[in-house]
Amino acid sequence: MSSSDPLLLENQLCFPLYAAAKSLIRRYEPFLAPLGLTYTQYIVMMVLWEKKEITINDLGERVYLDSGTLSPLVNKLVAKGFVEKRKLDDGRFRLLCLTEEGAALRERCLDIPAKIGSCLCLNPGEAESLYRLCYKTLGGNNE
Amino acid sequence: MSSSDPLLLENQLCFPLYAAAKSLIRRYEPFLAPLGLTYTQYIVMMVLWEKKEITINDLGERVYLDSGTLSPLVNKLVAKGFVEKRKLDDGRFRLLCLTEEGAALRERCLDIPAKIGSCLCLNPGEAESLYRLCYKTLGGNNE
DNA sequence: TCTAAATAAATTGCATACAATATACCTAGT
DNA sequence: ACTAGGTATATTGTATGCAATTTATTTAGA
Repeated sequence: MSSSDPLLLENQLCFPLYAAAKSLIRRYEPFLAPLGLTYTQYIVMMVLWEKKEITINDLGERVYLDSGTLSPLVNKLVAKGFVEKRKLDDGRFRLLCLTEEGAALRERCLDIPAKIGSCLCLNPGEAESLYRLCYKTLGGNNE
Repeated sequence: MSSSDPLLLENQLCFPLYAAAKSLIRRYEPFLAPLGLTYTQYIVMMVLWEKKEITINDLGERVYLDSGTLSPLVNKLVAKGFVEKRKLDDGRFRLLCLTEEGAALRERCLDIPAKIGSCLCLNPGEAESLYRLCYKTLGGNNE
C-alpha cells in the first residue's frame, strides 16, 4: 500500500481477500464437476461426512449460510441422492441425513485437498498464517 | 487444524478464506446502500476514480471479473449516472468514463475505509500480513 | 383452550460470478 | 474486395448469497 489515498483499490484489504477466495474456489471446479458437486455443495458434504446428520439451522450456523442459500442447495443434494431430508417430532425442523451414496462420495474426494494444496503458491507456514488471520477476521476465536 | 483428516471442514483453508471475504464485504452494505452502490459496484467505481476512463476489458483484468459480470453491472452504473459508455474508433471497445456525478460520489465514500477498519478485529500488522498473503494466493507479486 | 409471539424452513427478489455461446467488429492474407 | 481468424463485448444459463417475506409449527401466557 504505497499512497495514502483511502479509496485507491490497491489500498483495500477487502479486494485481494475476496479475489483470493474466488480464485481458490475456482480451482476446485475441475475436481468437483466430475463428481457432480459445486464448491458450496462440497462444503456442505464435508459437514455431513463429519456429523452424519444435522438440521438445516445448525448447518447454516456451521457454514455461515442462511436458509435462502441452503434450502435450494440441499434440495439439489437430495435430488442427487447424497442426502435425505426428514421431518423431526418438532415439525419445524428438517434433519439432513447422509445416505450411503453420500458417504461413498467421500472416498472420491479424499485426494482433492492435496491436489489443491499442490497448486497453491503458499508454503505451509503461510497457509497456516492465512488460515488464522481469516478466522480472526471472521470474529472467531480459533487459536 | 487438529486432526489429520483431509476432508474435515476445520482443516480447509478455502472455507475461512471465503467466509472471511463474505463477512468483510457484508460490512460495507450499510455504508454503500444509502449511496445506491453495491460492493462490486463500489470496487468498479474505485478503478474509475483512479483512472477516470478505462475499457471494459482492462477493467475486467483489474478487478478479476469477466464480461458476464461486468456488462450488466456497468449498465447499472450508467443508469445511475455515475459512468458513461462510449464507443471507440475501434468499434469493439467500449470506453467507460467517469461522469461529474460519479466523481462527486467519491467524496461521499471517503470515510468508508476508516469506518470498516474500525470494526475489524485485526491490528495494522495483521491486516498488512493478510493483504500480502491474499495477493500471494492470487499468484500476484505485490512485494 | 385460544391466541400471540417465537422459531425453522421455504420462497421471493435482486445482484453477483462465471462458463459457454453469440454478436459485432477489425485485420491479415489473398 | 473477400474471407478466415482474432478480439471485445453482450447474452444465456446455472448456482450462489443474502435481505425480506411467507409459511408451518410450536410454545408461552391469559
